[in-house]
Amino acid sequence: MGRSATTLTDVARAAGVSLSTASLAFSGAGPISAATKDKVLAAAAELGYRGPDPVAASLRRGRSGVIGVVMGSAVRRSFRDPVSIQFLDGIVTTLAPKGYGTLLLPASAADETPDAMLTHAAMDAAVLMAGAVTSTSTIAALRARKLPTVQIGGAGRQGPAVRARDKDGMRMLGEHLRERGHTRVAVATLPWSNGATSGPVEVGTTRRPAAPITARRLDGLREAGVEPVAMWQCGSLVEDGIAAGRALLAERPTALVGFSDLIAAGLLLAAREAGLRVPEDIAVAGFDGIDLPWLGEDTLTTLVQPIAEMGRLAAEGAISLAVGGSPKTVTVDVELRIGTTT
Amino acid sequence: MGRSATTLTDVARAAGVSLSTASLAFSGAGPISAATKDKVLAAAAELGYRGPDPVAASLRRGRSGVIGVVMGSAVRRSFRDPVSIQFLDGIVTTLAPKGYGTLLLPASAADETPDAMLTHAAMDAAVLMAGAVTSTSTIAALRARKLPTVQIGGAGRQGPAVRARDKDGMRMLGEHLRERGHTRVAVATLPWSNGATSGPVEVGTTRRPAAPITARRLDGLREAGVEPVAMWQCGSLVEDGIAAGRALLAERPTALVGFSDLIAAGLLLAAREAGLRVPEDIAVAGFDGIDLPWLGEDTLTTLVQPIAEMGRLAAEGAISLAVGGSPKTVTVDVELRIGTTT
DNA sequence: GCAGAGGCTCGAATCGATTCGCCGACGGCG
DNA sequence: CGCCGTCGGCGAATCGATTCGAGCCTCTGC
Repeated sequence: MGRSATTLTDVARAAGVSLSTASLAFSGAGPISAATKDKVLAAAAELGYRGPDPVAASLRRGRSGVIGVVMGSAVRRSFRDPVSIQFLDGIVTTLAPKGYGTLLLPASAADETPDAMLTHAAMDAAVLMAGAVTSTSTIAALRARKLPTVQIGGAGRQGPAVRARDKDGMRMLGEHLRERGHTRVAVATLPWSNGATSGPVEVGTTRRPAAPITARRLDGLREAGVEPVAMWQCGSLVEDGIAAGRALLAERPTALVGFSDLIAAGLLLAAREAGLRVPEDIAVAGFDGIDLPWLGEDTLTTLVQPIAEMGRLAAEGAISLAVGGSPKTVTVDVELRIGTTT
Repeated sequence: MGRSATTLTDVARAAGVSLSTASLAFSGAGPISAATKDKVLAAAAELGYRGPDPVAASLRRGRSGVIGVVMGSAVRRSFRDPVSIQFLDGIVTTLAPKGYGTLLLPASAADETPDAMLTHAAMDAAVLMAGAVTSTSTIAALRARKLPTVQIGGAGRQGPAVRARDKDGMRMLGEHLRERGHTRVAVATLPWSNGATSGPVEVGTTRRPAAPITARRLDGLREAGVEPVAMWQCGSLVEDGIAAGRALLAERPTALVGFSDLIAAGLLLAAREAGLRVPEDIAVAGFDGIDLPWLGEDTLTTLVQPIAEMGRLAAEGAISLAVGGSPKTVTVDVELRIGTTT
């Protein structure tokens, strides 16, 4: 707060009351007569007092009122991902009215030393966005600080988490596709492991992805009896989806499934590009339920996650942690929204 | 930070050194022998000390190391606007490595009382995103705190700002369109005033928009001798752009200009929907230079703002303010990128 | 008129570190 | 052998508020 010349002590002196009384006038946490309060406030205005120093108050109170939000490892990528952004939105809009601040923290990349902020910023608790969980150095840094955290999209193995029943969702989608008679389903998955590069994934193997999200969603499809005829792993980007689509179409699938809506949108564009009619020639489905107003006439068949709601739940969990509570892991349902693409 | 049983005092005692020496071992800001330092660090590890309390350190240092970022009034809208997000991205990625934290603050809506965070959070300086500037209560709250701020996209009238030469850019675009022989240009502008609703704007009037961004961009077009045959004001959303496009096409323009790329994308979709070939039947141009990988074959003619760079400049300005400097307003060039749509 | 009961105010301790000036000891040099 | 410079460690003040128990003053009720 820099050169703040005037402190509460000055105000108290000017108002002719004690420091403690002046404090009460601002915090309102105690009995104080209206007259005295006005006197203090007037003196404060007179002196141009900025209000109680938040840092000093935090020190005394033992809580900073700040919740950290650790974005995915690749900061730039997180900022391009509408799902992360909507999580963030849900978090901020929940925290702000409750008087909590949101501190944005980039997760350190794979094994770099974590940013100073991660280790040195004042926070009462933190929310870990799915993508960030993979960076071991980030987790280690947080644990070293003994900072309570809630994961969003994570497994909830090491503490409270907010997660969606994505396996169930994918099973529903798989069943939907089978009902529609699709047997040749090609899938553009999320990366199989942290830091994997885009490209084909061998099918017919029973290997499970190392990345939990990818694994769960794939499991869901398989539970529905859908065994992909081709797979391609890629990031949640339209570009990657287009590339995946071009590659996957070589296998002549009758349905394309993207593990995110952005990917699915890319698949759809690739299908259109190939001159295929959707859904007559090929079906396309995604995951997330984000707004894609630019798809034109089509609305994507997708599994809708209550994204903002998950952000809200994570924020509430973090607040609970901040005040010493121990929130439980929350699991939310995803809903199959059938659009015009299947 | 809550139950932190162990403090630096405990560590010092355990290590058999004084408090001041223990502090030096962590901060490194003073002469200390390697042996002593190791001894302290070992004692700290032994006790499970989390490191110096950031809040206490901030209080003593007089700086919190946190920069606030005030997002546009309509939080949800800001989070959907890729430009805001990329500003934020540029800001975060600049601040983090320099050891500054980014505190996300939703601006209060029009005339509501500002969120507690705005007035009570610990910050050394703040960045005001363009959209947030309009909310008077937000500005008032910040001013009352005497918090130094840098505006992004603002006028820079009341302090340092980072701005783009958008008028010049629009002039270049106007000239480009005239060179291509366009005389009937319809424009989908940003809102003319804070809180304006979407809809037609009367042309032929000399009225200037109250919103500075809208005004500057329109001025630019006019300087190039482009007088719109029709105008529609709307938010920076694809949906709004589509609606604007449908309405504007009634005037049979030969070119459509959107004041943001999202709007322009909507215009393009509306044009396609109307069966018009782009650019043969109608030209489309935007503003911002964001990635729109889903436009298919087309690449939008647009004015590229160096968005991340502007975020970086704003962040550096904020840091300068935080340490007591007085950064100047920075103005960056926009570049006309000619795509396939004109 | 007095005792009791509230309602306000005030003192003082405390939150956990940073930092500056001072001092002791040790080593080099005359 | 003694003096001075220097390096490293120590004490104490300080950052700016919050908060609780103690005390005072006034009002009420008998």
